[in-house]
Amino acid sequence: MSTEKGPNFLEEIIEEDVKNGKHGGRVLTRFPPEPNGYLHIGHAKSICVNFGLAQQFNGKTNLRFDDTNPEKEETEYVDSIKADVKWLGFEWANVFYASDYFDQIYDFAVTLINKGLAYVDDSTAEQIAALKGTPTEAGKPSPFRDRSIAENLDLFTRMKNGEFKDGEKVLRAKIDMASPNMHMRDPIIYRIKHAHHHRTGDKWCIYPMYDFAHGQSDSIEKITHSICTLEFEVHKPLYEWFIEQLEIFPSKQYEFARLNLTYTVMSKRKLLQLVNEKHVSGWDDPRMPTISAYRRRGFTPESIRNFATRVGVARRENIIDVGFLEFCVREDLNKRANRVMAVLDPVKLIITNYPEGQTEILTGENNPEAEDHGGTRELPFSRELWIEREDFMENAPKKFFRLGPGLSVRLKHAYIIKCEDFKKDADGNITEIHCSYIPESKSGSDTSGINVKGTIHWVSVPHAITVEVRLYDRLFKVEDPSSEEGDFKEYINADSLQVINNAFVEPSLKSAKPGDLFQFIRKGYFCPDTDSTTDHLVFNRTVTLKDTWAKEQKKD
RNA sequence: UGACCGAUGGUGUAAUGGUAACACUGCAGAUUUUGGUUCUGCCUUUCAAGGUUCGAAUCCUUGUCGGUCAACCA
Repeated sequence: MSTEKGPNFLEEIIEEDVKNGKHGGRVLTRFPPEPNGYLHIGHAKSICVNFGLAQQFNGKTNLRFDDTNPEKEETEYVDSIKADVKWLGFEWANVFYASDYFDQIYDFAVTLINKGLAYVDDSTAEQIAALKGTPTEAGKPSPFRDRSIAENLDLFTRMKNGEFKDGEKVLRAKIDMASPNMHMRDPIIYRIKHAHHHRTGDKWCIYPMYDFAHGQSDSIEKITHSICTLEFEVHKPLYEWFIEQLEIFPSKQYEFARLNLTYTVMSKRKLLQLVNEKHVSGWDDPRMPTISAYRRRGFTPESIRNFATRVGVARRENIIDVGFLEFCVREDLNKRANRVMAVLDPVKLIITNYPEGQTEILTGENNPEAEDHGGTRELPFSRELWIEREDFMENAPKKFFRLGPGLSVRLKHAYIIKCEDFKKDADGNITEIHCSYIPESKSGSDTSGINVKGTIHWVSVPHAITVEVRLYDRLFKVEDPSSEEGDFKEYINADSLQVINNAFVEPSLKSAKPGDLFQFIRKGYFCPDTDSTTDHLVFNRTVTLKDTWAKEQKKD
């Protein structure tokens, strides 16, 4: 049986359209973010869907900024969105802005008025809401619904000319106040906003609503497949109504279920709250589900693209286990991250039979998983080493393959050692571990004939570099914070960030810089943070290694 | 007490009227100078009831459950 998955429903639709020669077989999609925040992993999926589908069918994709609400939008966001899309590895055919089309959209509105299909309403927001009815109750017509075309034309022109204050008038499409679809009950299509727009400046004081800008922009660009998330499904009849009445290019809208991830929140509003209320350090705090945060945390674009592809596209609600994202990043990093040694919780180990003051240079393979094993690096070794505190137990259980009185382990890339003694302070904390080493057991030229179960990592005390390490855990304590009782912020995980100020890493890391990817052997994948300076390196833990030992211990 | 959409293992996604499969997770084992990786095996699935059919996850009916919709947001 084939391991290939069948096509998803969007691929089926497009394949059918191409086969039937619709639009001459042309495929043009678009990714249409509003520049009012940073992109998150849900957008990454949407980007992969839109750009990916176009690539599959020899089509193209536009990046279009849906900038019809000047009060919320900023150039800063435009720049970050472009950077994120590029980082993910996609190239847009064109960058457009809904604001590029304000003149055309204005003309569309005039066309509608001339056809008797739009009117200026002087009602307040409250009055309009009151007459709108409810999902189970029909709405009632506005007293301004039957204004003459001439009057509407005059009023709309004056709206445009700035003769009215914000909220004083709106332009509404004249459709059906009794429609079971609330969006068809004479939707507002233009509102007055005397606001500065990040691109059009003060040229306009009226701005089209989403429903009168998005589909129109699609149509102007001759988008063939306008793909969005499920919550826009109820807008579709309106989308089509405008295209029909305006007799413009028939773009078609298709919807898929948005991505949800466990242990995080995905709405821009909630993410903004986390930033504003300082629960995180910013949009790119490595605990955030934003693309910029994942980048900073050491995720690769390949792993995110792979993730987006593998979760699939469908129309049912879903919540993906964040463990699956972690699997995707580990899978990629396993092949490309160089292995290095870092001790995060150090305790001193002294090799009693190793000459004082002696240093020897050992060779370490960089990545056993890479094609050429990633080359090698030099590792200084000496009498005093830092090892992980958890790699020693005074009373070791039988399956503990590490150090303890009388136990032997191999020091990675170095020698086999045997624990002879240890020292404790008054509180019972281990302060020093004394071992002897076996000179014939040197890695690569071992003639000792001794086999040990465990291998541990280490850093030579005189050669160690002191660094800061930031360990991240899930931002929330519950799988789906949004579906819990009360405020989602009550479920924030207080221990989502653990900072280690005095970790030791091997000297080869001296010139590490943001963008480099490492595996700290036995500890996880790490990358230099953008806060790093030449004197002070800061590492982010991208993701832990799979840890079956920790799991085993939890069981007991 | 509306309209629309959806329902396949723990989580996702396939199977397009013809043997319910793939990945992740979980469990067991092998390999391993990372308790990593790799490899092997195992567990677990069609919301319910009717109907159509030689045959239904798929089509029809009804029900149940879930989602979306009442911003001058997108």
